[in-house]
Amino acid sequence: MIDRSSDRPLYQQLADLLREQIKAGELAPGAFVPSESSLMQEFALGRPAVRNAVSVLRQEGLVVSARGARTQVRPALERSVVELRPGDEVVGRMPTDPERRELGIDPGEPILEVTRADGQQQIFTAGAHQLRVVG
Amino acid sequence: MIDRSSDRPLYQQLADLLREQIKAGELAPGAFVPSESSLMQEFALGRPAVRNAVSVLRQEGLVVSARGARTQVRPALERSVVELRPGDEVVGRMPTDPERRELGIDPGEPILEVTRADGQQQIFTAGAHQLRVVG
DNA sequence: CTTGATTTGTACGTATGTATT
DNA sequence: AAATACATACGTACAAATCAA
Repeated sequence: MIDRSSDRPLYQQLADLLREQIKAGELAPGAFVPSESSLMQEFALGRPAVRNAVSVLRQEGLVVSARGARTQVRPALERSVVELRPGDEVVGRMPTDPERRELGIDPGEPILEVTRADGQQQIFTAGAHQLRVVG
Repeated sequence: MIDRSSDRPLYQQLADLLREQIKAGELAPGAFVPSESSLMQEFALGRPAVRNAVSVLRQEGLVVSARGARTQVRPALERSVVELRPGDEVVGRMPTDPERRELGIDPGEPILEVTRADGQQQIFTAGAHQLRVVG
């Protein structure tokens, strides 16, 4: 599974394996990702490589981790529809850490900044919202 | 500067300091962030704490790092305007690592998925694009 | 309710590789 | 060619939160 002679870093190889399992549904939304110690043992990797691999998936928004609890595959959440109208503008970016804590945003979750035609600005979490243009 | 008795993790404190310098313009776009070893010495921190701090800023899209070169504050790039029309829909998310490599996207850069009224789908890097709704 | 085991987070150190300057 | 700088990867230790007995 892990090829130590490959050019691809070990943690990326592990991240690739887990990502494929998530995409294939073998690790379903809400399912627990194997613990760090399990992964260390199963793939004969050190803790840095394992943590780095899970970190990659967290940054991709595929899993969520919390201290003391098992890491799990992020459940696909329902997206509220936000209506856009002519003159509205949208940019996307990652929130800063203070913003994340203030707004309660998970790591790996971008935000969408909507500037309305009248100048008002709104911020939406990307994972829970879908923008739709209406006439 | 760094308070070891604080509840806030050391790497977060350092990330906070650097982020403030970036926001204040003391670290201007394109400027070099002090090297890891400088930061280790200046703030009496170990390598993991320093690397973790810079990693936070990279995930926020505020700095870009490359092997062998100094980490620098990400220059604000020009945003091409993408026009949205009635019936179009937009969602935002982080790209997976394979997507990032294929499309040449920097870490900490979200993508915007635009689904046109006719069903066609387009992907834009968030940092370089701005969506505008036209009648 | 408390205890103990498990799990992730934080933080230290070290070594080596690789790309840039 | 040499020095610098970041990336990868190993190990260890302790803290803090969760969960199950």
